[in-house]
Amino acid sequence: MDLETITVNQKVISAKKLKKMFGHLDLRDADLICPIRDVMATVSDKWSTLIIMYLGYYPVLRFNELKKKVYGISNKVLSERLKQLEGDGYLKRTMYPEVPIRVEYELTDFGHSYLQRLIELTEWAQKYKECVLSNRANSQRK
Amino acid sequence: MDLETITVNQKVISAKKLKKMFGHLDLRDADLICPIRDVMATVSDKWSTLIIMYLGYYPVLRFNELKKKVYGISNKVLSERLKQLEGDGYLKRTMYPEVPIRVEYELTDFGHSYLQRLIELTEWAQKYKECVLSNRANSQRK
DNA sequence: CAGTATCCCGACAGATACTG
DNA sequence: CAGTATCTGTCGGGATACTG
Repeated sequence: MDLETITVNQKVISAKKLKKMFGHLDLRDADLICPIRDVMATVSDKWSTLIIMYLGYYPVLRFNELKKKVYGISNKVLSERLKQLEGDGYLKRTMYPEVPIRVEYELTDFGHSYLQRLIELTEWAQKYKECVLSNRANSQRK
Repeated sequence: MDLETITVNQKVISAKKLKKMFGHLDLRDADLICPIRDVMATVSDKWSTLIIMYLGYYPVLRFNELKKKVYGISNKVLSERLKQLEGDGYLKRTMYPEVPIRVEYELTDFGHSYLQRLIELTEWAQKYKECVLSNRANSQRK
């Protein structure tokens, strides 16, 4: 299994960062952590992730284009996610009052900022997916 | 709003990375993306995230210690998440057949590897949470 | 074209009680 | 102590039909 080497030092660094972020993690309520959870909730959803990635790939997409790209998503969910993502500032919605109406979606700079984090995470996941899937298979055989 | 500057060049780089990761994203089925989704599904869950962070902070925790730290989690869900995380290789479970029985959980090196990504993401989220929350508040007033 | 409005269903979380 | 077992409710997603 081809793991990046994790040194004792790196573990200490992680612990320190956690401490710095949350103070003492001994807290009874997760309210200190929850704002971050709130932020991530919108954006870590499986459909939102795909929407953001497609908009990172194609700079501008219309509603029905997105619906085709994000294969399997329903009208309702696509509409909901787009509203949330727009509301949180990840993307911009532009409406052209033509007939028939045309609406275009694109990432804001903030959306692009998140996209970069998302890509980092996806690169990590892709690097280790075989590792995880074989672990999983082994553990299920027992 | 205090955003990191996103250059046109960075947007192009993101698009290229996406292209490299997934080939042409025009695919009808998301199967190419789904293995990564599978990987992330276990680990991006709200409870799993907290479990991993607590185990990054406290090197070793027992079942009931975790249950206190991860405030609000039920026996059932904690037990399920621990099994999944162990099965995927993020943490190690050690049982001491004493009376009463003692079981200890700790992150594997792989778990620490993921923890680092998680911390990066959390740092990002913390940096921009005011931004997101004010965006959200503004958009809801309309 | 770009969405709403409904209805329906199943997965999954929470609570509680129990056990090796 | 470290978990199962069970039941129950809800919440969110899918499908479909409709509208400005």
